[in-house]
Amino acid sequence: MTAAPPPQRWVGHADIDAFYASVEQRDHPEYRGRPVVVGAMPGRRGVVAAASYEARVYGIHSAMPIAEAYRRCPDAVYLRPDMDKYSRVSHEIFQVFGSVTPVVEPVSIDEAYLDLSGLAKLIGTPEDIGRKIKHDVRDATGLDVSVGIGPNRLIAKLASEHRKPDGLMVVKPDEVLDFLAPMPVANLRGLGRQTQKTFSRLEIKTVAQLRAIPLRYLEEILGRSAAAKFHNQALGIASADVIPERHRKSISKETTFGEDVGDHRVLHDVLHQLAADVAAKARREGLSGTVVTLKIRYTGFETHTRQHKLATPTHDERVIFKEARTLLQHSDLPKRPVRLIGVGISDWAKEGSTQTDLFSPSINREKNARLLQTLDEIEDRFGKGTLQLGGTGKANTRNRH
DNA sequence: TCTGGGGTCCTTAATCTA
DNA sequence: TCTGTAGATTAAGGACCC
Repeated sequence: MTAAPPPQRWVGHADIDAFYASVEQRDHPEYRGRPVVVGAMPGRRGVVAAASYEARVYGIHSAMPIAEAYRRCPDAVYLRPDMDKYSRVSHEIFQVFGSVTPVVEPVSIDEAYLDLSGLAKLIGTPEDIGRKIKHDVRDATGLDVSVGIGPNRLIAKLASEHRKPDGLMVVKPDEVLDFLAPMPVANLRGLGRQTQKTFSRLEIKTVAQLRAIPLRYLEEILGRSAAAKFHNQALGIASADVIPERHRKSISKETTFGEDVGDHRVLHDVLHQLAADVAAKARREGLSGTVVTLKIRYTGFETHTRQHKLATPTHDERVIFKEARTLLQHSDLPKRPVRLIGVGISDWAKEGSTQTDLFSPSINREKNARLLQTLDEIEDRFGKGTLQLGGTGKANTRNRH
């Protein structure tokens, strides 16, 4: 007797197209068909958080400096993100995901992995499941979602990207290698500008070309860990596990000044406020950390971090502020005007830390309410325009939204 | 071009300790 | 006690993602 083969696993990846911009176009009919850019306002420091497909025609994409977006399309509709609203819509979307399968892993406010294994009898083929997700999301929210389905997370994610916007693609196990072969290596996970440079020096452009490189040679170039990562991806090997509960590893808060700040009193006061925010969030989530990190950015994007490990875990704003201030004053950091300052806490205490769902909409709402309060407080003290935050929330992804 | 905010993971170097 | 070594821990920075 031979054992029956394990049942086929199916993973879905769902991602709302141009999420913030789509929500705004849904709620403002006058914006439909027009380029919409959500993020920082033109004339200030900041980047694009989301661009509608009409805006992408001008080459505008998320993470692009807002000044560059404005140069490309001054007539676009420029909007600040309304995170409370997006969180509410996100909640509706995740309710739909949860009605399809109980195993949903949130990736961000508009994106999730879904374990679709064993749903054949209940719903039908993977295509049927994908169509149901798209239909139900549209029904509940009026938004289009791209869905990719495959035997693991990597293939699901690449499949959803492949047919954007409003796409549905199912890649069966025996189609994986052919699906990946012609794809640019830049599409692989964790492959950023630096690795891309390395690959283009070696004239590796497609996944098929990468697949042809012996693993040992790749290890010499990229190191063991990165080599294995990309080698496996080129062969379509990846995890099929969908993990609904993710536990955060750190809490941080940072802010970029409208103009670089050299005045230590201002830096101290902002640091105090940031420490208070970090401490408040840690307390809300029942977490106490032992490592305090200070982050400083100077002109030219020169960024430094300094950290210190405490003897006992804390979520006390006074302790966090004191440590951060000590790091600022007594470390070897240059004494120059500062563009950005941030504080973080990590390395949680083992006991008494009730971990919280990272993407809980209620936390998002609280976070955003608190963020706005913080900005108001700082601006009240130091005058309007002291702080200029760019697009909050998601961005820094190429060709997204 | 001129680059926000909040995260994770990895590599490397220095330091501590057995 | 001194020296060398190896592994663990701490600290800093880079790359990447959403």
